[in-house]
Amino acid sequence: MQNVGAMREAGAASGLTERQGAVLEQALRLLVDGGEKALTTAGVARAANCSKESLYKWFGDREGLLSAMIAFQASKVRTLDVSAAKLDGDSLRVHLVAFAKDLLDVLAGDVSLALNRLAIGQASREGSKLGHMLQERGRRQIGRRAGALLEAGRKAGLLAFDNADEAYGALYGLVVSDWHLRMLLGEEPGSLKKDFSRRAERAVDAFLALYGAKR
Amino acid sequence: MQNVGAMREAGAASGLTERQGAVLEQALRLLVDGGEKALTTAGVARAANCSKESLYKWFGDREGLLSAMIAFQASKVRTLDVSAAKLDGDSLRVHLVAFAKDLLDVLAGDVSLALNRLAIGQASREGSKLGHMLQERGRRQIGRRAGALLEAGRKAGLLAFDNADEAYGALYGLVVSDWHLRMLLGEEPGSLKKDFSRRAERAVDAFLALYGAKR
DNA sequence: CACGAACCGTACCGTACGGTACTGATGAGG
DNA sequence: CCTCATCAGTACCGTACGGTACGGTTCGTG
Repeated sequence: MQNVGAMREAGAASGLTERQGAVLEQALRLLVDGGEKALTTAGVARAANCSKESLYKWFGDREGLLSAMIAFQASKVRTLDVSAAKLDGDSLRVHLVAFAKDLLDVLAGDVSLALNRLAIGQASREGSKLGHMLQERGRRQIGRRAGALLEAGRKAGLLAFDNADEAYGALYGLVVSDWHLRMLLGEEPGSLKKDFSRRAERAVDAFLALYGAKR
Repeated sequence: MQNVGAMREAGAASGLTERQGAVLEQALRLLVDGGEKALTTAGVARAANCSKESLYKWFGDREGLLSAMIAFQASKVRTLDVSAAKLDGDSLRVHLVAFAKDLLDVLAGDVSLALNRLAIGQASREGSKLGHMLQERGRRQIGRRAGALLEAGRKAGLLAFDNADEAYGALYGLVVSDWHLRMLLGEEPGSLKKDFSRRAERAVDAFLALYGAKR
C-alpha cells in the first residue's frame, strides 16, 4: 500500500486496529482486481495473512466485512474545503473546474468503481444497507464541498439560484452525464480519462451560463 | 405476462421460438423479483416449467441465458420517432419534455434497473460483453430518438449547437443527474417518481437556455 | 518460567449452484 | 401401430463458498 499514514488514521477514526485496517486494504485490493466473485472469505484471509476465524471475530460475517470496507474507504477520503473568502469570477470558475475534475477522477477511480459495483449488486436483495452507506458517505461528502462552493459563489454575488440542491444537481449532471454508468458497465476508460479536463471546463461553462449572475 | 403479442414479435425478431421467449420472460421476472442471486438455472427451469437440459440446449450456458435475456428485453422496446416536419418553439419543448419523462420512466423501470444491476455486476470480470450489449442496445436506441429530435430542432432554427453528442450529453445529464445511480443503489423510488414531470420540465428549460437559438 | 489471550493455518461441514445424464411422456409422420 | 424427436422432471456429480472448530505458535504479563 502506498499510504500507510492515511490508512492508520482512517482505521483509528473508525475504531479499527491497524491490523484490521491492513486486512481491509487487502480486501479492497482483491475486490478491485477480481470483482465481487473474487472477494471470498478464504481469499481475504490468504491475501492478508490472517485466519478466517479472525475475520469472523472482527467483522461478524461477510456482510459486516463489506460494510467495514466501505466505511474504511470512505474514512480515507478527506474533503478539503478551500472556501476562500475572496471570490471573483475567475477564481470561482477555477474552483468549479477543479471540483469537476476531482469529481470525475474520484468516480473513475478503481476502488470507487469496484465499491459502487459491489453495492449495486447487493442492492437487489432488500435489507442491504450498502447502497445507502455508499450514498451517504460518498455523495454527501463531495456534495458538501460543492454546496459550500456554490453558497460562497452566491454570497459573493457571482451565482444566482433559489435551490442549492437543484443547482448542484445540474452541475453534477453536466459534469458526469452518463459517464459514470458507462464506466460501471465496463467501458474502457482509455479514451474517457484523457478528456476529463476539457469535459470539466465545458461543463462548468454551461453551468455558469445557467446559474451565473448576470454581469 | 401482460403483452403476449409484443413478446412473440420480440422473440421472432431474435430468432427465438415462442416457448423460448416465455422462458426468458420468466427469467426476467425472477431477476426483477430477487436479483441475480435468485436467477439460478434450476429456478428458471422451475418457474418456466421447462427442464434444465432444454435451457442448456437453447442458450448454451448461464452467460448465454443472460445475454439472451438482455437481447430479448431490448427487442421489445420500440423507439417511436415522431420527427414532425413542423416544429415551433412550443412543440419542440413539448417533444423534449416528453423525451425527458420517457427517459426517466425507462431508467426507473423494474426490468431496466435489474438488467443494469446484472450487467454492472458482471462488468468486473473481463470478457463479459453484457455491459457493452446493454450500452449498445439500450443507450443507442434512445440516443437515436434524442439525436433525431435535436437535429430536427436545429434544422428548424430553434436549437444551436456544434456537436450533437455534446448537446445530447448535456440534456441527458440535466435530466438524469445522479438519479439513475441512486436508483441502482436501491434508493426508494417513492419520492423520486412523483417528481419526474416537474424534473423533466426543469431540465428541458435549462437545456433550452443553453442550446436554444437566440430569439 | 508459567499462564492466558490473541491469532495463524488448516481441516472440516453443510449447502447451493452449474452442468450432465437418464427416464418417461407426448405428439407428429409414415 | 410403430418410430423418432422433443422435452419435462429428476437424480446425480463436482466444485466452491460461508461459517465453525481445533491444534500449534507467538507474545505480553505477573
